[in-house]
Amino acid sequence: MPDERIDPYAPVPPYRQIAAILRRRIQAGEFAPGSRIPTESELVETYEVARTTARRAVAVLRDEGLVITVPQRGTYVRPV
Amino acid sequence: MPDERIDPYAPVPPYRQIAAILRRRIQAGEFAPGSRIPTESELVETYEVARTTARRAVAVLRDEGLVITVPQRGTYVRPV
DNA sequence: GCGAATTTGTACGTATGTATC
DNA sequence: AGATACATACGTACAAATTCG
Repeated sequence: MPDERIDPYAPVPPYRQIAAILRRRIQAGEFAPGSRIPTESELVETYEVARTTARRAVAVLRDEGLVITVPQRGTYVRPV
Repeated sequence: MPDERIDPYAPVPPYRQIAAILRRRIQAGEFAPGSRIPTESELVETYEVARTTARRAVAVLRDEGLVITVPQRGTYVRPV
C-alpha cells in the first residue's frame, strides 16, 4: 500500500499522477542516483493500473532525463 | 497505396519505419511547413498497422520537434 | 444552435520477442 | 532451464474538443 494513490477522478491522467509520485519519491531520496526504481510490474501492482499506463509514467521521467532505462535490466535514477 | 511500405521483417520496428517514411515525405516537401500530415486513422489505413503504432510513429517526430500536434485538430509540420 | 463526424488523448488487456540474471 | 524485465504490437473502448453540415 503506497503512501500516495492515484485519483482516477482527477483531471490529471493516471500516468501523469504516477510520474509525479515517482518524481517526488526520487527527489525525496527514496531512490538514490544510480539505484533502480520499481519495475513496471511492481508499478502495476502498487498503483493498480495497466502495464501500459505504468510504462507511460516511466516514459515521462525518461523524457525528462530523470531516469535511464536499460532494456532487460530496469530503470535507474540518473547518476548525478 | 503508399510508395513506401513497412517491412515487418526488418530489425527496425514498424513505428520507427513509419516515422522514417514520414520524415522523408516531410523533407521531400510533400508536406509543407504549417500543413497537416496524415491523421492517425489515415496512417492506420496506409501502412496497415494498429492505431497505437501509428501514434508512436508520430510521437517520434513530435519528440524531434519536426511536427506539432494540436488536440482535436491534427499534427502539423512545424513552421519554419 | 444542434448534432454528427472527425481527431487526438487516455486506458484497458493480451501476446510475442529478446536480453539478462 | 527458468524467471525476470523491457520493447513492440495488436485490438478495443471511451472521453474531449473541434469541425462541419
